[in-house]
Amino acid sequence: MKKTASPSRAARPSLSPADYALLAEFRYALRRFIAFSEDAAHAIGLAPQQHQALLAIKGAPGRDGLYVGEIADRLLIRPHSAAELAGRLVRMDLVARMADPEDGRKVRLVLTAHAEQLLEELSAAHLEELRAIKPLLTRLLARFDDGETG
Amino acid sequence: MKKTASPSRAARPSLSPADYALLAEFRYALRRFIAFSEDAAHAIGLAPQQHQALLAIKGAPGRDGLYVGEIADRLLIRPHSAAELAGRLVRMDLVARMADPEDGRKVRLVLTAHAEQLLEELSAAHLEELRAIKPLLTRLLARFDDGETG
DNA sequence: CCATATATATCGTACCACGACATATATTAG
DNA sequence: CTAATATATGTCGTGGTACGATATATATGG
Repeated sequence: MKKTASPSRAARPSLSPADYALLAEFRYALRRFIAFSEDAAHAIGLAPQQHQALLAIKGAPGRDGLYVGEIADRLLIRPHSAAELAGRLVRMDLVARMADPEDGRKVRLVLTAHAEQLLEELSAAHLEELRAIKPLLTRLLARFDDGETG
Repeated sequence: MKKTASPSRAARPSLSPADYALLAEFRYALRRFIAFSEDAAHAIGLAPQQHQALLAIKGAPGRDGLYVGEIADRLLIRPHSAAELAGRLVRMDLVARMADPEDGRKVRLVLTAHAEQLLEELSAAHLEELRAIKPLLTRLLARFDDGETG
């Protein structure tokens, strides 16, 4: 059965061993998924961040390509780091730089046919993996309410 | 408001724009959580992996400390990388190396009082954050099904 | 008590994001 | 229109960390 609530539930932080175990388990599950993703990317010759950049571009709703700054926003990196990432992707023929007709400073990054192909392959594998681990992740997330039954 | 059922032809991946958008959104949510965690760790002077190592030790069920190899298993890094990580933690007085009486090769890593204090603070913040983003993550995970509706 | 496997540790290398800086374009003040 | 500033992207050198290769110590089996 389920454990009873901790004896003293005062205002003190006082985390239980179960709290630490849950946090550790959750991060472990996250790490395994990230590792799966990175391995899948490496297996087809992509660095993990390159994969994420391609996915961010493809996953943008109703947009054909993203600006360098938008890549930075989605990947939570600095704009100039996104510019470096873009440079590597261009050299690998995975994205093309397109000038923006309205703002000459902006550079729109669009996927090449090669990138589309790689990303489709990668994404299919990721959908499968996520459907497989969804029960585990959902179960772990659900446990983050224990102790707050008030 | 029902969408057309997706034909489950497994021959070709044939991913929809919604599939890519979902994958991108999920990774974005994961990245934000990871970024929160890394910022929280940095704010108290810990490298993200150091935080994860401490959490892995503390979150081990019914164990007082973990071996270097076990840290490697939980963090999905090579044993010798875990040894380097352990060395940095020892220098920072966050863990102590303890010889194993049964196997002279093994080194058990236990948390210092200082580490316990930092980890409790970090973990409380993480529990709060995870409870806050749990609805979002659960909602995203729920969409990873065959009959997903964008 | 050798030979091999396991566990941990050390050293040099590679990668990538960063800070600092540079360049190009846009925008605003006057 | 010009000057000043802001925004967007790009370049260069640096730092931290995981890795491969290697080393040392201990354990285990023939």
